[in-house]
Amino acid sequence: MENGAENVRSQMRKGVLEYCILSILDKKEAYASAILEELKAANMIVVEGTVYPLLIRQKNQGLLSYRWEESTQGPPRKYYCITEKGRQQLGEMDLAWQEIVDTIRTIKEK
Amino acid sequence: MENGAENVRSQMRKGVLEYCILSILDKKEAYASAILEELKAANMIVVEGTVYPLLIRQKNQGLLSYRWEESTQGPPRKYYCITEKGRQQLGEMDLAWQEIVDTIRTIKEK
DNA sequence: TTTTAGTACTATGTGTTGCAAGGTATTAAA
DNA sequence: TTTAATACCTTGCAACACATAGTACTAAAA
Repeated sequence: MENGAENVRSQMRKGVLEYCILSILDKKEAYASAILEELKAANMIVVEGTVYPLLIRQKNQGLLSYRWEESTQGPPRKYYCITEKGRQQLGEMDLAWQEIVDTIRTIKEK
Repeated sequence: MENGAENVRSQMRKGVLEYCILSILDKKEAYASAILEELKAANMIVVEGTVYPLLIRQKNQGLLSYRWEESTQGPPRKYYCITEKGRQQLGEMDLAWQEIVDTIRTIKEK
């Protein structure tokens, strides 16, 4: 049971993380560790235990597909790729995100 | 198990709603129904069953206080008011929100 | 060969949040 | 007395992020 600045961020991430991942995969296919890297580079701190289940969820919803690819170092990699359905979902998320940003601005500027 | 554009919005609201309410009460004290009205006016659709527990939670965390006030029409109203601790929390949320907005922009613009 | 380290993916249980649905209490008008 | 309007509250549920732990494959060191 506790707060702190980190919990605030954790709660705000909900729903947004899924949006981030679809956006990343909309640019190019990638495997989980690379996605994690890009999220960290963009200052969105998350951990493996969060990203992997999310990818599986999105794949089960038909938003993503994947293919295996051998790696010279370590086990094979699961390259994820956005589907047509995923692109539609991403379009809705773009709208929803813009709405929320506008909402906050409206409330703040009064 | 469900999708739809509304679910997308519902998920993105998580954590943000708390931020909205603190922001509203930072401007002036208000009772729950009035807060609901302002949220709807700002295009943030929520329902009573979401707002009331949230106000109680924030009050229990010491972010809000309240006082009762008689109404000429209908039952008495519970006017909520932000506390000093609530203002500190709001400050952290301002930062967290700005960070997330920047993160999305970073991912999107690449 | 066996062990160690590094990389990649998976599974389980917990706490927080938003929501649907329904309920209680007060006041004024029909 | 009944109805409608206003205001507040409760319960049970699903989705999400996270901590923690575990599996599997590869290559280099012992």
